[in-house]
Amino acid sequence: MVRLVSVCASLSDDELALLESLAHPTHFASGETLFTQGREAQAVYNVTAGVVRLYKLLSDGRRQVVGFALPGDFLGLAMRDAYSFSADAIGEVAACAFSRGAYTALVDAKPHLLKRLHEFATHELTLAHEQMMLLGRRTAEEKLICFLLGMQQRWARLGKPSVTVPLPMTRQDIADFLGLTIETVSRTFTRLAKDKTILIVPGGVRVMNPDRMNAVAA
Amino acid sequence: MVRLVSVCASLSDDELALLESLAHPTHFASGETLFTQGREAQAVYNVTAGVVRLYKLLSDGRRQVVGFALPGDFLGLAMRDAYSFSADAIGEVAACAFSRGAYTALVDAKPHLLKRLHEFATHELTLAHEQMMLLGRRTAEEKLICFLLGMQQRWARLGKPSVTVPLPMTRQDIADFLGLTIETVSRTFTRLAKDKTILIVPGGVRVMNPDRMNAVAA
DNA sequence: TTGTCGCATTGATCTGGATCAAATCGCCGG
DNA sequence: CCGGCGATTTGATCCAGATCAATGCGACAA
Repeated sequence: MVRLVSVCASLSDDELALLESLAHPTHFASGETLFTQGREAQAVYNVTAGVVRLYKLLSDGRRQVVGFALPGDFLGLAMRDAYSFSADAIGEVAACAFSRGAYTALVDAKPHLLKRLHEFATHELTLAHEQMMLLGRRTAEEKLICFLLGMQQRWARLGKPSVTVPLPMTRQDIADFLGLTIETVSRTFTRLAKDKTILIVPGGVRVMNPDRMNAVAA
Repeated sequence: MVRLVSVCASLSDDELALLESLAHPTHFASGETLFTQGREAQAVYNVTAGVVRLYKLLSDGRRQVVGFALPGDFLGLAMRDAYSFSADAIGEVAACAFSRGAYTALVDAKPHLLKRLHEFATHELTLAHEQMMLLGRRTAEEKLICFLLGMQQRWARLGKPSVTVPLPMTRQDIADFLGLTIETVSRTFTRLAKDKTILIVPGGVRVMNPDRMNAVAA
């Protein structure tokens, strides 16, 4: 099994062994649903490969993507009894599933682990506050640039530093993450490419002018 | 000292006594700053009376209010070393301060408490996701209505159920929370009042048509 | 009572991003 | 190679909410 990078770095070997004994390795095909908003929460997931789209829907179909989970990310922590958002695979995804029972037992037994999970949750909360700033107060161009820089940093922290940012999600996913329409996302990408700020490549974007981008993200 | 309603309900008497021995009761005048974004995090706070505005600023002065803390709420959890947002008092505020050292020691010693804090943090994260949906995908009228219903519920959970929702914050604060301008907030309030959906009263709003409001919030 | 200082409201106009409407591109299957 | 289908780009127009600009309204001090 792939090491649970984000949560388990500080665990002892026996704790890691216990964790792995409780984890159910699972595979999801492209587009497959891990879980659905409102459904009873049965499991917590740790993504080990691929990208997962996390989103909420309004009754009339409006969608807000609340995040993209990359390898190492934990999903379903915020469950009380029902999932508060839906999650589905963007491309092929591998994840470790922990049943609700196993998860709560583990958390009760291992304060170490709980502490790591809590750190993870508070970090997520900080990111959520950043996203509120972005959604409420930034322009379309700023939103796109912050998104690209954020994804670049996340890939970098996973050991994939590159000026080429992979974007496996659709333009619609990006639009729903940034509170824009697909047309505005497309036009803004085109404008940034004309500026030579970025270069649009298949499956992603190459950062050409990081200084300008960092200045805008400020 | 006022009981730490949100976190301590499930603690034993000796744990509560320990907690109270480490808490520094503090008072803040109207408009006074509890802490500032970017500064080294020295303390965690539990609000015991009054309302606190939590916000982030962009270098050019644009502001996003990320929340309003009511009695019982915990502030500063998401600190690693620096506060990720600023907090200041709306009206008079009383809070219990825990020094960073006392806080981390307490958390290490009392898994019970950590578990409660983690539940609190995951609940905050769920609220943050709701707010992303609101900021990214809802109209001005929907934003205002969701805000009013949300505040009503929060006061109700604190034992103050009422059709009159107190709004101690300014219109500007509400605008910066909802990603709107002060003019749009004001106009939308006026329109809802003309509809007889709400009645604007000094220091707050009276909910006149909860059915319509719940339908919009859907 | 009068001035004045922060809010808050209201009005007129403008505009960034939404909406409506076609192309165009890629990719896969036959 | 061709056809079809979903994703993306591009263009024309619209409009919700922003911006600019007064005006109103307490509360409080002189």
